[in-house]
Amino acid sequence: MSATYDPHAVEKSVQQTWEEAASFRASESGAGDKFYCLAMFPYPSGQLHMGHVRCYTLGDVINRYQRLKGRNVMQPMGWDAFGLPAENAAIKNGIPPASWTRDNIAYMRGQMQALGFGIDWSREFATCDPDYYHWEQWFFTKLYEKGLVYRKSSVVNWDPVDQTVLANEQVVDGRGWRSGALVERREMPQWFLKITDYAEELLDELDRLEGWPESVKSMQRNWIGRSQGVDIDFPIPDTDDTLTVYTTRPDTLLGATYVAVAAEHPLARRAAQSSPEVAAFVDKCRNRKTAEADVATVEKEGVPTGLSVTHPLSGEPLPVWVANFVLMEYGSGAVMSVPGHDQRDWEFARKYGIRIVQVIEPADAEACDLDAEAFVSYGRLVNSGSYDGLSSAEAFDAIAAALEGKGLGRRRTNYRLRDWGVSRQRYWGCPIPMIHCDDCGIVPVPEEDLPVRLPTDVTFEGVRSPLTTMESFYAVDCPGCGKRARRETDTFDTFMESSWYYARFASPDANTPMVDDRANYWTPVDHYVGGIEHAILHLLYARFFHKLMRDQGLVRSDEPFTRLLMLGMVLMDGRKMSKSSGDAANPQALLDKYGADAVRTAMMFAAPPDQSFEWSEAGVEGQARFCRRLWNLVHEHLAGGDVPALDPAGLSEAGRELRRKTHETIARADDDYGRRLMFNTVVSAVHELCNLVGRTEPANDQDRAAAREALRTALIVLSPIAPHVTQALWRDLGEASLLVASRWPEVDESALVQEMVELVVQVNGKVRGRLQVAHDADDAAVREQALANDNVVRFVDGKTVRKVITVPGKLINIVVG
RNA sequence: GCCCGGGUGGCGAAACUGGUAGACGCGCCAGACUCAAAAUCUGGUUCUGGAAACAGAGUGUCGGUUCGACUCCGACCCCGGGCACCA
Repeated sequence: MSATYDPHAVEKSVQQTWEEAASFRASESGAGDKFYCLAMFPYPSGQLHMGHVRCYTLGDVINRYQRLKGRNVMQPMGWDAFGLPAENAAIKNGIPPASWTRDNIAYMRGQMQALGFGIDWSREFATCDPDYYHWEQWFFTKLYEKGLVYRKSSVVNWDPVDQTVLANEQVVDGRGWRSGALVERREMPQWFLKITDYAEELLDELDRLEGWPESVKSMQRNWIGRSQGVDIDFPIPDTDDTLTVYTTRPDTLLGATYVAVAAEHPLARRAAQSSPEVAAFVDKCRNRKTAEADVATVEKEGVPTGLSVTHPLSGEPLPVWVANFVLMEYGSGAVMSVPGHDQRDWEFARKYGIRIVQVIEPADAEACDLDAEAFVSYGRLVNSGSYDGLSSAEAFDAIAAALEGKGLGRRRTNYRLRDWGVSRQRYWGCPIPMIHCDDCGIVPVPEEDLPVRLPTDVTFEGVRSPLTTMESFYAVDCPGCGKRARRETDTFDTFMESSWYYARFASPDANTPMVDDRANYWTPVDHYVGGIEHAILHLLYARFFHKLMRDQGLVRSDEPFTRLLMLGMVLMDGRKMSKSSGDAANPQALLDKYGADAVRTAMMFAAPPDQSFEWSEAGVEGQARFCRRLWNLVHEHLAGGDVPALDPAGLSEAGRELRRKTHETIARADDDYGRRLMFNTVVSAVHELCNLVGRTEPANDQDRAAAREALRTALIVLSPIAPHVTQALWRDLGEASLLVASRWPEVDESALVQEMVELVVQVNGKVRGRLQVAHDADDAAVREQALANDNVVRFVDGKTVRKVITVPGKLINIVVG
């Protein structure tokens, strides 16, 4: 290898070496415990952005570290290829989504290869491959047979001009992004998966996911949202019907002064027929996004319907309001309102002059002023007849029992989690394998007719899915009766594809349904790496799918991801990096200028993985400089000739110091890679080690042997992060084996022993001096030495020593007063 | 609005279990090399005062616990992620 460092030549040659040695081809028969290392596959948006570079470098660092630790590692890569952007590109530029996607994949694959990721490319697939979505369709029909799939009406954003359904993202300020038309809420029949059947298991198993960050588990817990409450029936006068609401606070039932229903609720519709005001309000509610954030931040408004219901305990009539903060898709679409003890109800009641009744008083000294705000804590019941004096908890049971006795209530465990709507009125997705027959109703596509292939020779006329007008696609014979029937033209939510791809990587060519037994060797994924933005939806759906596959007998484990690393966002100009970020976000220019090792090292060095940070190019120059320095350091060392076998007894003091640093670095980096997942400090540690090698002038041949050991260590330790330059220098040091096939070095504990340690002396918690003491010096001697220190004397003199606190090996704090 | 994070020099950060705040790097300043520049090397670099020794202040804000707080507790401010059709 040449004397000057040429990153591009080095990287090309080393990548070829890996290719020839098939270094990253994974096999079930490999030596060592299996380790499935997976980074969330990308959407093929066109080119990699810095967020991708971060994610896949982190994944590759884990991959290469685990190899050094002797694991049989599999790191695959694929493409989450269905989705909106391809369709938008097609509409905008007339390029068919399939070819646009294929081109993007080819380009991005090349970029990943240039970055030197140790991926087993033989397992690659894209979710738009019929070989992949075939099994998704097969699985859906199995779930249908099991009763886990159903059809129900649900609300979508409707663009009345383009006559199409919009994603939340495509609604800007209440208007369609393309047409500018005011978006309407519209109900449509859609396919749903019964994720709520698994709510309890999805929640309870979180407690066993020890390798997941607490924050993510907490987000999932809150999302699933288990609560204990009561369904309460409010009889509707002059009918046999009741209006059912769910509440977690039945103790406040006697404080209910009205009930509120959603604009889509049957009672609201009934009222709208006779009241123009109600009709106008219901109509106004149609121009609202479906996103919860919009609903939660909207100004709370409502109108009385003129209807009333009967309070189930007091028998008094309660007015029914239509309110914009009640959602039809949550529970029954109706809530009871207790303005005295719920802040939202309090504000609504204040605004519209509705009665506010106190039924809970504080059980302790807590402040309670219903003229200022609602009292939302638990307490003791008042103004509640026979329930007065009970605690909230006692009243919960007593009132629930009373309602149950009257047949007007039932205790129920409720989940906030809603069933998963998987229908999308779009073209570029996996066709839903269902057929609508006038006579037979819903008929799943028979197994032998799968896959239902998505036609790729399509032209977009306007923005609607071409499938809806493509007779060759939708016109089919009913598999049941043979009569003409209509194929479903909706496609799946793309979260369907990303919910089981990790299992498919284990057996990418399986055509026994879905996956084969190799999935039981590789799954669960040992370490899953991806962006924090996926903390809830993707991970929850994938966990759900894993349990569905388990119950189908396809996998044996309960959870798909053993350990989880959630990456912070890479920001550009303070904003989330996206497909629309400009050139600054494009790693290609950096790659061309500095090479992969500098880009990878700079990315790892910039911040710990879980932290969001603003990307800037500045750090890359510095790490390119470091790669060069490392190169020169090794070559200067080699110019000194061969070194003898290391014998620690022959080291100078500086040599011993270097050797201590070497073994400290091994221990520290091992912990940082394996436990802490702090790769930025690994880079720092290698910098420090190399700085010391450069500063240490060898006094003898043994010192040179220590320098050799330090350099070998630096190369192994850095190799997961900067795999090319370290491999090239490894060979220059005369090592015949590849670094990727090497083993993590052992720490020599005897090298860590330090005879003298520095001790900090504090007076009243402030540093006033430093001592050099023997590492095994006893407390009394250290204390005496500390009190004799000149600067310490200045602060202690004339005062009484009240206390002396010693932290062995660290500090001594003298408390004076 | 709700749930989950974050806030430390000019900048990215480190300080892991309550024990030296600012490791490592970027930038900047000075010096060496050079006709010169780039590159490279050496030294300095939290702020204030001081030639220095050293002193005072300092981890978003305010308060608390402690011999000792970036770290624990309470209240608040600001920024980011998610909120079910972006992926």
